[in-house]
Amino acid sequence: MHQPKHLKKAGLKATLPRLKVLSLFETSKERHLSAEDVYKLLLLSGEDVGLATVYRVLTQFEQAGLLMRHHFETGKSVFELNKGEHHDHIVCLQCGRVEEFYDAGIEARQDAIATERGFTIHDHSLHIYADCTKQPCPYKT
Amino acid sequence: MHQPKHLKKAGLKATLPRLKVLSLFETSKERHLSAEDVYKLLLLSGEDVGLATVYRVLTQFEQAGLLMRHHFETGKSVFELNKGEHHDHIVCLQCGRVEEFYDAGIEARQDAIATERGFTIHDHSLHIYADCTKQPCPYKT
DNA sequence: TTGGTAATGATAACCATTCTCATTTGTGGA
DNA sequence: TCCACAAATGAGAATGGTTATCATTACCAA
Repeated sequence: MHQPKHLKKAGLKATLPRLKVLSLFETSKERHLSAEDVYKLLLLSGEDVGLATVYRVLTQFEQAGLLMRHHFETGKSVFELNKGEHHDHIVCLQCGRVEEFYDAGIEARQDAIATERGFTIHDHSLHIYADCTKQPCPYKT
Repeated sequence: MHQPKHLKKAGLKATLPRLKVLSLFETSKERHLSAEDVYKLLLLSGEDVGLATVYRVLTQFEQAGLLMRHHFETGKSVFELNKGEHHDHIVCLQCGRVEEFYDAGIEARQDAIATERGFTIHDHSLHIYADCTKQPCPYKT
């Protein structure tokens, strides 16, 4: 449990709710969690954290660079631990499962396109929405 | 004014609100409009259309293939006329201006990535968020 | 330990969007 | 052309995710 250092380094007090949220992301099987996911998982494991605090902490972690926020078409923000290495996402429309990928060619083309047009890239998001074909979809709605 | 045919072809009654909304997209200087944009523009031009109707009509037009819906990080859906040809977007973080681009290489890589992983692509969204560098930003917030 | 600032939690407020339902409108058939 | 009826509309309530408010509580440096 060396998390307090991570928080200190990010300029955040090492409070209980923050430690719990960070720990959840580090131990959860599912990398991608919404605010409500985090809230419910904490309640399930007996931790008593307010929903408002969950939202605040997630936003703070995003600003501190500990988490990354994604806007999928599901209508809610999804967060994941920031591994430092950029990647894009492919989202299953049947079960909401998220896979990650990285393609150097796509990255390079984006930089070229922005530069050609006189823009300085801050960020980008590439989401592929698709259906699983090989694997039967586990959570078919 | 041959719009009624477009609506009929799409299986939609040629009602006044629908004609007004379609006409707005065909004449507006700004291709990309949110539901609220549409609502306010109609009010300004003296047309009396309910907000709920605007939302309904936009969704119907999207399903009929007349409009395309985009989810930018602004938190609200944005619509544009469907020109038939796919393209992606680069969004200026200073003024919210949207430019369109298409890159065959990026498209091809996406198809390949999805296929490799056993997915069938439904759709994708690629948004580049950036700052104008050359052109001074006209609407600097 | 303690003071003071920052964080928390319950709840209200917010905003985009959707739903409800009584009223109005478009349209195909008489 | 007129009529009848299903479909569409509009006003406002309801919803869902997220943020703001504010009194209470918890961290932490001295």
